[in-house]
Amino acid sequence: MFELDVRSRKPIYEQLVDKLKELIISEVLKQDEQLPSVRSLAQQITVNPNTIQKAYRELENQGYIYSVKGRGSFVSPTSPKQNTEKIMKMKNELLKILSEALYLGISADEIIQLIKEAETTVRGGNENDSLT
Amino acid sequence: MFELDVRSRKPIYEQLVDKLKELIISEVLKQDEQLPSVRSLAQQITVNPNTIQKAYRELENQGYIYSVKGRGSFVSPTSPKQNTEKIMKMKNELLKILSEALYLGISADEIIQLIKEAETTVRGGNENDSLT
Amino acid sequence: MFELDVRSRKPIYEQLVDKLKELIISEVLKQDEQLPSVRSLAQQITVNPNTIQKAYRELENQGYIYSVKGRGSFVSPTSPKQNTEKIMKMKNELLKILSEALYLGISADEIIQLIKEAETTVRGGNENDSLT
Amino acid sequence: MFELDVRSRKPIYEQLVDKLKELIISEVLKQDEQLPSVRSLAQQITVNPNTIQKAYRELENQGYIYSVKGRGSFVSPTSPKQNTEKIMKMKNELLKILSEALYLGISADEIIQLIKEAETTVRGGNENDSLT
DNA sequence: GTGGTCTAGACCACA
DNA sequence: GTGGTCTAGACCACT
Repeated sequence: MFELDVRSRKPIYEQLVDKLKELIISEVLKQDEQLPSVRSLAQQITVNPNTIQKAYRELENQGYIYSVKGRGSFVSPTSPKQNTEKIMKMKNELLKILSEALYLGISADEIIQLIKEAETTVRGGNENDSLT
Repeated sequence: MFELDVRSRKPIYEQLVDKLKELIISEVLKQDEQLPSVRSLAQQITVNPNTIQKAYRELENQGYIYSVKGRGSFVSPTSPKQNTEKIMKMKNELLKILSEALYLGISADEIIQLIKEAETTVRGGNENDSLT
Repeated sequence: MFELDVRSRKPIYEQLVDKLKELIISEVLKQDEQLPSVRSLAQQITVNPNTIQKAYRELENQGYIYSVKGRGSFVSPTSPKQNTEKIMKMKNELLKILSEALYLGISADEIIQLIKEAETTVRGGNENDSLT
Repeated sequence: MFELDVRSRKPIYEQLVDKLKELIISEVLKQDEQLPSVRSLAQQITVNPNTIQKAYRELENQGYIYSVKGRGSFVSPTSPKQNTEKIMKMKNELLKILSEALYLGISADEIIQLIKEAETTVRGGNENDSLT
């Protein structure tokens, strides 16, 4: 479930944060659902509990989860506004990389083609969503 | 001209790399044009010369500039040939980031809009200028 | 183990890169094996840690090792896939240097002899060892 | 005649030394023939006279040419031994790069193929040599 | 403890 | 003047 890349330059706790964010955004982890405990998750993916701790704290700071002393950590009620900040970042990053791509001679049409490819990948995983 | 954020988590030299890349891509810095010397730029933005070197070195590795001992650093000519491998890499990277963007809820239309923005950055400075 | 020539015109960090490359190619350093830490190696061969870093960084750029913050530096797994581009580059480089060699009057037979030598270096440590 | 690559990391004076050595070895410049004067050559290839000076001095040190005050520089009588040192270097370099190539999975046969390619290139330029 | 960034200041090679 | 290497020593982020 949690595939971590220890070789990546991105710190493990950040990878965890990203993974968990994805799960929350995609509502695999639903509102107020309990997250695995620090220790159990640490054991499951063989990672230092401190690292999990750090990831959870980060998620709490960013408002994705909340912790209750003695009970555990839970998914926050989703407030769609939280993502605006992330979307802004992503758009900036996109603009940068799109410029690089165009500079390299990749045409707008080719990029649009890639968007279509990406769409099938992303939508493929939850295509029947609207039917539930 | 070079606004650096020393507080940022992104290292100074990386910020420099990004800034300079932009300038090269947008052709503010033209082919074979000389970049500011390591020392002069260091003084201008009050940063250690080693940091500038590191940025220049990185840009050289990425093929954006070339440096000649005793003469200076210059913008690489864009060689439209040979770049097929680079283009392949870029397409893979694009596919990844486009998926992320779609996943975040950015629509294909929005991305196409961003492509148009990027196009004006890359081509805007030289071609259809006279029509405005 | 690491004999450096501080008087050489070749920079220390480059000598290090070459030495380490050899060790990796000859599989003295095996896949995913941890390299000596920047600081320990620096102390061992009495060279500034920054110089070791530079060497490690270069090796990382060339794909021979990978470094993880807080954990250490490790030998990259040889990924037989994906390397087609690298192989293309190498073939071009080979063609260039082989031409130079022939031009200098080194005969094809002599080069083939060198290939055999190189083969024992690369494969010698593990395979037909038991037959001697 | 003298094609210099200002973008190369190899210093211009070294490129000059190599070029002139080639011309001497291939006897395009014959024994005791006069070399172009520092100034005229500098002008011809638009390079700083100091750089030419340095190249000539280097060639004199290596025994390829000799200079006579007030008259100019001349090609030394060829002593074939001079190249042994260079050939040794080349063989070492070859051994290194051949190991890298094998490590990357390029087979000995493929390299031999490349040798043949290189041979046609090198011999092609002066194939009628033996007939003169 | 690990790698990574940065500074200040020195020295070298090259044009 | 240019780029390039190296040192000594500091601080940060991550495990």
